[in-house]
Amino acid sequence: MKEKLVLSQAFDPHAVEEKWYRVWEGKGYFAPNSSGQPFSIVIPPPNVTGHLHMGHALNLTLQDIVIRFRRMQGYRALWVPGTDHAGIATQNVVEKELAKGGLSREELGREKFLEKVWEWKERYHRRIVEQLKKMGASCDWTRERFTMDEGLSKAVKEVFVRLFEEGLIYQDEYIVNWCPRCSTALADIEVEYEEHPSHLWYIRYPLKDDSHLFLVVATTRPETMLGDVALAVNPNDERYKNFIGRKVILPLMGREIPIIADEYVDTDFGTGVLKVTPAHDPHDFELGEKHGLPLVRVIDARGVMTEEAGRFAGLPREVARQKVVNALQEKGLLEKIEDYTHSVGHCYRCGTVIEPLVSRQWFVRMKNLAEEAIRAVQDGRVEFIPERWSKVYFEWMENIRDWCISRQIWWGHRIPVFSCKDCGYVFAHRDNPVECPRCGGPVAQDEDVLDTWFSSALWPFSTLGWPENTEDLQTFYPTSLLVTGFDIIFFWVARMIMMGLKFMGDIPFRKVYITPLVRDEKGKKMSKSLGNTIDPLEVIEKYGADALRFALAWLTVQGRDIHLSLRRVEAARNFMNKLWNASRFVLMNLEDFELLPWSSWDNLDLKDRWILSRFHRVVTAATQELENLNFGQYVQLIYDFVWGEYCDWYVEWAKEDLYHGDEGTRRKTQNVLVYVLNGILRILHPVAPFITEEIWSNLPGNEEENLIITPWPSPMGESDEEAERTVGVVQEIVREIRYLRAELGISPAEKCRVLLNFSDRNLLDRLRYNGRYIEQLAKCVVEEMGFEIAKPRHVAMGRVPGIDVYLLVEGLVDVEKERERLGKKISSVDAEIGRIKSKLENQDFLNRAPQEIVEREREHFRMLLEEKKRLEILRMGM
RNA sequence: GGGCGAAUAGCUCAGAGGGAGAGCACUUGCCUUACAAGCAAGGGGUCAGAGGUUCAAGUCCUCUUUCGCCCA
Repeated sequence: MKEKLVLSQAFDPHAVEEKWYRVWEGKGYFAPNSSGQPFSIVIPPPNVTGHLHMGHALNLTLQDIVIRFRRMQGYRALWVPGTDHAGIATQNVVEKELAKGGLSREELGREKFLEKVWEWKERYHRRIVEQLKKMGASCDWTRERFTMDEGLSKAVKEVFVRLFEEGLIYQDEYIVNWCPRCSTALADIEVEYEEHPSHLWYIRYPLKDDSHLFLVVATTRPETMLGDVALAVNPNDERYKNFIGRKVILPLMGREIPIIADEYVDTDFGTGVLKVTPAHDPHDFELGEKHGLPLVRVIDARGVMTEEAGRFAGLPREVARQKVVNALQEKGLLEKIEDYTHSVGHCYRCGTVIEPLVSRQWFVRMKNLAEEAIRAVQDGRVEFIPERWSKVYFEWMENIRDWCISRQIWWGHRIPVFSCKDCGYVFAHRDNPVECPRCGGPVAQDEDVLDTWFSSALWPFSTLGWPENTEDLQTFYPTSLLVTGFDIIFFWVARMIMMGLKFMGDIPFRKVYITPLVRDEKGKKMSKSLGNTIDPLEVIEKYGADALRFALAWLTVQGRDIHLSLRRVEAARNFMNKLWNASRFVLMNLEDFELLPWSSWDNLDLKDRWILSRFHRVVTAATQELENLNFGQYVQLIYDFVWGEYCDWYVEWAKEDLYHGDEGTRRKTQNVLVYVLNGILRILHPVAPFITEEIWSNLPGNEEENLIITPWPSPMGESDEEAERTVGVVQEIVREIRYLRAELGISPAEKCRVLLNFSDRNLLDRLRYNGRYIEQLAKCVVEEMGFEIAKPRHVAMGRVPGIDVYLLVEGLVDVEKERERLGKKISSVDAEIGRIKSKLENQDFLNRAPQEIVEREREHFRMLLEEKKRLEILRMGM
């Protein structure tokens, strides 16, 4: 027979990826076309100026698997894409770029600067979208959104104004986390803490009424002592009881400050005396409010000492620290310095050390919003997967603090609050009012912009058209699933739930799948500074998008971080190649193919019934795993089936029919091959869309259609346990013969001769006419299969349960080696017998274990005894 | 200080009450007309330690050790 090369010998991902993405998008397959139940996902919007990293790759893969699965199942599946303006991050990037030309944003001015940022946004937006498409993400691009586009801006204003008018947004002078580099306030969760080796400085504060007496305070931030307004001790601390109410002289400044008492003070920390600096420490700020203490600001917004710092004014905070320490030392007021490691807050965007500063900011009252959102998770309306993340959510929500939403930057949604220059009236407004609604005077808008996460919080409904009551909103809200990382449960997930409940009156999504973190193969977090990042685009370049997706999904098991290595991607790539070649084999043998309807498949033989039965089981299991979002198990199932069953056994067996079978047999086997391959492609499509679509397009009958919209298979036949059991025995025999051949060093090219001696008549009946399956895969001729047949003289002997395997050998048998091999088998059977025997002798086991377990063990025991007896006879007969 | 997670083959990881598994790596033999990115065979484990529950424990409970993460 002449073979026709339809596909190239090795799978080349680049040849097909771009092609098929264009076809899918061009034909509008990503839009929710079906009339089935809605199923929707909104993408966690990547930063518009960001680039694709492994976290995105994983996240996109999982979402795409689910959306493609649901689409094939007939759901009206919608995946809404979009990007985030990422206020501080984007502004920082553009500022850095300007700095290269020696320009600052202030020099450029707000308007010009924003023009520049929009230019950047346009350029990088294209890049990130390209990258999402490279992953194969089947998002509906006709619905793409951006957090600062017109519609979403409208939604932001609407939400702000409503919250403002309800009194849920307020402005206050408060201590906030300030990034001196970004020169903006940050929310509490935007600060990242890191352990830093530093010191504890012990400073003496002389008493006013007895300058020979000191109170000693241990501090990690000596420079802030310039702004101290009190010392505090615990009222229960016997050491300091007598000092409460007295005064000390603040060193270097000469100010008198009181000694106050508060239970907050930790008697075990340092000396048990706390210096109180309300302007520069959040806890001190609260203490100050409680005790009516003044604010003395000694550090400004740039991190430079203020006039209040006296002779230290104008020094950067780091320099001031050293100078203050030196000055204290000179005056003999520095008692000692100890090494001390403590955690220091850093800006999550630029890494600069955070300076707690008092300033006027906008806040959202969170308590009531949070209560409703807590209930939504408690009563299961929103489900976290894995479940334990709901604990993290509750923990934070139950201790929630008001959300600082104003940022002193330019890139973002400008706060829609206006104040009248004449009468001072402050109001929120949806448009751009020119005059004061009270007095008609000129108005000015607040200079600040909103926290980026304020707009992200509205994402699930703003992207669907809110505040308009659009068809999309009605159809697809609440969304079905959110797939995101645990690091933004607070930033994003919690806030979406609160805002969704508040403004839609319903949860934003039913399930939240928390993805694992992608680490390197040693378990280290991937980071640029460690240089251990793996760039998904490079991986795609080298191995293909399908391989990357497959590897990521393969490793995704609930509740564990992913350790990604290129070895795993390589294994995935190899699997793609395996599938490719199996398909090639099938296609090469379809020259005279004719599709037969199911009903006419009346001449199925053992191997056909087996593979169909196995396939239907796999479909059922794979469907189940996908429903439960068990991505790793789903992938593993298909991997094992395709490689370990379809390729290793069925395709090999099919060759005989294809090469030597009569027309009917050949046609029947072609049909089974195609049917199962077809099904494999369907259940594999969600994780490996490109290669499956490519192969699919080459299968007969699929010229017009595309796999992406082909229905998900449902098991058509019953499982055939008889066929599965029989093939199981055949496989055992084949493995035993292969083992003997390898042990005896018989060349793979050489056909050997085999006799099978059954000690079980039923087994013999089942296998009697199925010798060819053994012959084909064990490269042998089965000369006889019988019950209690006589053992010829020159044979190597093997045994599988119920069957002696005699392998005829040329010349003499190495008796010693044979005995040794059989001895090995006997001792392993013996060990097993011992284990089961002790079980069966245990009265408690017999009485308490379920009957079927006991019966199974008994049966197993009988079988093992028989095997042992048989093996010993064989050994003695040598 | 509080909480969460992990510990199974040399490496990366599945398995969640009844016969220790996969991929990679390793050893041996094969370019067998789909595939050397492959085929066949093999070696390799006190399932971190201790105690408990159970007829039965990688699997459930407690404690210990080590590692990682989150919060204060």
